[in-house]
Amino acid sequence: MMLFWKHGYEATSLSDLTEALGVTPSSIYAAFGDKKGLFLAAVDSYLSGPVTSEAIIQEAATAFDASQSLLRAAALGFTDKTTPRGCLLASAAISCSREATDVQEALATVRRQIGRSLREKIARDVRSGRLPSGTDATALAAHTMALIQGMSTLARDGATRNLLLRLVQTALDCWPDRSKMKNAE
Amino acid sequence: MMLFWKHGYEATSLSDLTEALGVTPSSIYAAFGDKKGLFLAAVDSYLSGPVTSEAIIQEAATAFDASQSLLRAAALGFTDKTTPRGCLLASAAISCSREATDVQEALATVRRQIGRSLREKIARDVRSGRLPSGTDATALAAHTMALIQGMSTLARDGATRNLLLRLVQTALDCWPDRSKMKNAE
DNA sequence: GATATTTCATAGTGATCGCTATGAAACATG
DNA sequence: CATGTTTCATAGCGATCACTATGAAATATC
Repeated sequence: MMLFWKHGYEATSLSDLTEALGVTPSSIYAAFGDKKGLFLAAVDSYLSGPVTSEAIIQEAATAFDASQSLLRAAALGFTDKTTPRGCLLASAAISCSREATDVQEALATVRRQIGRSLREKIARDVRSGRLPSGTDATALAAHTMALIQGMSTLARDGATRNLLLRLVQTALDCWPDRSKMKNAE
Repeated sequence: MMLFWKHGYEATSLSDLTEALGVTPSSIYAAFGDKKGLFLAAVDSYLSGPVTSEAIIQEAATAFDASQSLLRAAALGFTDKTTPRGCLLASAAISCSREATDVQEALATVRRQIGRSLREKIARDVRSGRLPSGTDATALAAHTMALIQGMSTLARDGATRNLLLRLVQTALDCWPDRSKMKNAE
């Protein structure tokens, strides 16, 4: 997972993997079928980490809290000293050859699903009156998702954790009814 | 450039390039030295396009206008039907093997430079009083840069131009002194 | 303890990678 | 027209890619 996280799907070779895992190719192919299977298993492992996006969204009291928690978790997770910088989902298969299109699409599906969940969370708050009725839930969710993807690149480019956290604070000011939100904290 | 834009640096093979250009490897190596040289030339061509980020920033009347123009140009450029989706700078070398680290770093340098220019533009407006004195110019610039990178991924994942433009509008609401800004339009 | 089954390392498959040595055609110079 | 220079396609370089056939060791079954 660390190798895929750092170098991406296609740039991580089987010999890199066998060396890191201390096993031989035959073991990998017996267990995972092919390189793609191992990668998808690594992605599952990544998504089953201590903090999952889906859990953050569902457990947050409000849509604003969900977005805030997602962004803060990203700022912290993307600059963790014990893992590669950035986000595996955001960097492992952004561009790839024609042969790896399905892997690319698999990650895109995960990203879209997170965005959909967040949009639903926001839409619910709009329906319940917690957010102004004119709020563009889709755009607001896309804004958070874009920030997360972008923060991954910034982290890879060397941005500090402090900068990302300040960036998050700036971004949260976009939310409608800011004054009410701030009082709620 | 289109190939690198679509598939990235490492996933674009020399045979892809020779086939697309209608030339043979020897011509490429005579003209550009190696694959990296051709890629950097393609990046130069990309950066010398009709709208350059640097020109947008310098020519904008205010920092807010600069950020707005950058984001709108990104929303339009990343969903242009005549070019690959997303941004070459943001997608061509996000993750790569150890051998391509310098290419990755070259793109990171370009990205950081754009961010620096935008930050300076914002800082100037803060000094001149056009923006509130407490404004975190670095975070605000990083916010715009993260959005651009993230919008590239959203565009690649299938986001429509309309959604990206609404996302931009949402993001622009982050800026301090919003009421004044809106009056200025 | 002998046999059947599974596990996995060794070695190597064809294909493709970035890149280049060679030589023929095209051009410029006298 | 002859000669020297440049241009670039053909063919192939070694290295590495994802992947696998083979066989020995380890385990399970009787």
